[in-house]
Amino acid sequence: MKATKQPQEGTLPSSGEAEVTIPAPPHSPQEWAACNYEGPCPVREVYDRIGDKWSVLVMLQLGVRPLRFGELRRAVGVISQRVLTVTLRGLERDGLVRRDVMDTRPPSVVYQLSPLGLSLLGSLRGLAAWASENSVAMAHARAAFDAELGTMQGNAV
Amino acid sequence: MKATKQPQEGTLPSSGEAEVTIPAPPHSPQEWAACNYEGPCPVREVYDRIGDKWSVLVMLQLGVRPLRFGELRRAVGVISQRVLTVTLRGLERDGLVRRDVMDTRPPSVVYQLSPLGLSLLGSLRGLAAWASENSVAMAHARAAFDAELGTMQGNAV
DNA sequence: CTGAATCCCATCGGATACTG
DNA sequence: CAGTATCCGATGGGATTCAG
Repeated sequence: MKATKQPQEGTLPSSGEAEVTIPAPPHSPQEWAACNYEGPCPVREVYDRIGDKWSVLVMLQLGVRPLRFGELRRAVGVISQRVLTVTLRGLERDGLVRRDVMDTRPPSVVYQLSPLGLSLLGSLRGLAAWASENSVAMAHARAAFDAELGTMQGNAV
Repeated sequence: MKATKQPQEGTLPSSGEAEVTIPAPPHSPQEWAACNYEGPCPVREVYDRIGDKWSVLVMLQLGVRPLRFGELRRAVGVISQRVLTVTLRGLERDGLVRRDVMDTRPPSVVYQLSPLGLSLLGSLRGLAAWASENSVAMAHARAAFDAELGTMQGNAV
């Protein structure tokens, strides 16, 4: 993702008026929510890594089965080979993907999820499932929002 | 371009050992993995929306409790008000966040997750939990990768 | 086939200043 | 306090070309 300077500035407000009780999440309640840059935030860090345009899609594909470079490229949709290479390097660097070079002629390279990558796959599939189920709802909300905004402008202008 | 289904690449896993059996995911196996741009891919669409630098962090914070603009801004870390506004507009547009204007003086605005947003919260927390548990492992892998790459260059150059 | 190297532009997001 | 309006640098990522 983009660069992130980290000037320090904390002071969590914690004003009152809360009312929505949250079902106790795993681990500490606001553990992952504590991203006040009083220290590095793991969520922020991880998200900066896999929050790019392709990483998640690539991992989902590799979650189906190991794939070679070309296969992966076709499977993931429309992606330039440069960007796919960069994405895979990043995932490999972070230990999420394993890269196995087959010394054949011509050379072929097989990518697959590492154990660490596999441990993340569940959450990614959770996201994917939600997306499949709710993309329509989102599109609907968006259309409604834009429509109302359109009428408002139409009236106001 | 058509599917270019995997025409049984005979040269796939000569290394054996790949074979990661996938636990049957919800819905169809590759439903969400079918992003070959033969039609729109919901995962891609959703991800394009919340895959920016702040949306997920904002939603996680709002998942803890409703927050006012300023509170949210401090809670999420270091974010310009412009970007926070844009992010919130996007989330609101997509129906993930609700914006309630309190007609006080000075005006105050409370943001909270909509039902749709709440339905996504679980998956986001899954990601967050994974991040909390594995950010160290990722950092470690990264360090190892860079180290090895360093030695290689040191030798080769 | 895999992938490194360039070029190049759209955009994302940060800083700053100004309204209600 | 919440939000809008500019300005602008950094970056992501696509197209293309070259190489092992």
